[in-house]
Amino acid sequence: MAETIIPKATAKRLPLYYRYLTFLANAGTTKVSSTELSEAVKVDSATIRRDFSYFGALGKRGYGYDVKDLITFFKKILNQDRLTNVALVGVGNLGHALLNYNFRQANNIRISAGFDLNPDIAGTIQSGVPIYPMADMVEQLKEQQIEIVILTVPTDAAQDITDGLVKAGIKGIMNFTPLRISVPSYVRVQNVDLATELQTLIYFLEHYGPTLKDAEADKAQ
Amino acid sequence: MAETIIPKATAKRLPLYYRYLTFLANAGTTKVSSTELSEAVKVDSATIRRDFSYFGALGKRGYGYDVKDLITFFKKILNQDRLTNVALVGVGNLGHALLNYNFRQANNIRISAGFDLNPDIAGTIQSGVPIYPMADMVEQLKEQQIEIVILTVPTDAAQDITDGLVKAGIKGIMNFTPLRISVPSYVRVQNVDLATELQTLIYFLEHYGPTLKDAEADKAQ
DNA sequence: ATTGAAAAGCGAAATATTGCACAATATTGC
DNA sequence: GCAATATTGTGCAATATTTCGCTTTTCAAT
Repeated sequence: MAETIIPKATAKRLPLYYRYLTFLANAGTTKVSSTELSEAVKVDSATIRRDFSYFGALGKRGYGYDVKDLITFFKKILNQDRLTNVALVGVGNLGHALLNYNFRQANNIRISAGFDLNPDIAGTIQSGVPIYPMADMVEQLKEQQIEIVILTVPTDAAQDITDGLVKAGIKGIMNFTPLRISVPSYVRVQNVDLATELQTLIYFLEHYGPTLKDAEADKAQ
Repeated sequence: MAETIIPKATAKRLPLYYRYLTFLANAGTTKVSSTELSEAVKVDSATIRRDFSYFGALGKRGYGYDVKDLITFFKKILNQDRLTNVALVGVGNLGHALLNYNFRQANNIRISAGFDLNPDIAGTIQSGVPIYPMADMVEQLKEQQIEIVILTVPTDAAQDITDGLVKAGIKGIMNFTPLRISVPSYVRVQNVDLATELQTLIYFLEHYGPTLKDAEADKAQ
């Protein structure tokens, strides 16, 4: 909040940079240039330099960036230095998959509670995560002070459940339903719409040629 | 290809519009205004009008848009008038969830083949979809003339498998691995990076206030 | 030390996208 | 048929983002 405001487009790339940097560190690499980074994450090198520059001078001219320094810096910025608990609302097919998706290892994020209507699941522990009945959702979220949820419920139920989440004091929702849910201004929604994404891919295939940038990359090979 | 090129940002919203329009049609609604649409899909009404206008004058001033007309039009544009077959490469947790995700109903997209290394799965039928061993991938993709795949394999294997996909003549990849895979220019990649998405949400929560737009929407309530 | 090469940082231009504001036009009710 | 109302389509300004191109700095090798 205190820092100068970072463009959204930049913010979206930060986790990507962070992941690749940790990969480099694990491989024993100590320095990296914007050009190398660019090839790995497929973002123009000038964009990377600009992105980093919003945070001040992190690199050394003529040398590059120190991997460890960058990691230390981004770890803090991205809240990776402390565990973030999130809840999973709706433990169906996709929900189950997300329980097994290792957010924790790479990102210090843990799904610490799940909620589902299904009485066969509610009350059990799935992939190490306790699943509570939907009726207890608001209460449990408040008690566990969870501020972020992953919403993987049937579309029909999405808005009602969202209203409950808002009552429970949730601040952020990762919305896997195709419904664009309504929330008050202080709640942030990140939509992940799988069918739309696939449709968009198909549309691009049919209506756009190869990108110029890629065409150049091609030539270079 | 023939039409004037549509901005990417617009293209990404088309499936969203299409879905809501089919919802309206099912509910028996025959006309819709950009303002109504705007509230449902949370996109500014002027943006919606501009988006539609790229395709020519689809609405009537003082009246709005005819739902059926729009659907007919977008159905064609979005290739929803014919079934699109895609393959699923990597039938793990997430892969299984996607097999059960109903792309078909809403989008006329069918997962018609799956591939996996695991001999327990290869050769079986999962959720109605035949799963082939990885070794047969290139051959099967060619034979079935599949041009689009969903990639849900372990990160380590992603680039190697991608190279195989390219050999098989694939045109589009929906990439669920966190690796930014390298492909030739004529192959389009759509990245869906769940951990990154969640990280971004957390970053926004920590570093940005409520959006102005939302704040206004709030007032209006 | 000196020089050459590498690479960050950044002003500024280019490009992309959004949203305002209003004229143009259709519909509806009288 | 006319007035009142609704709502599109779009010029234009505002905003956001990317990219170029150059200056500055640093490192490494001689």
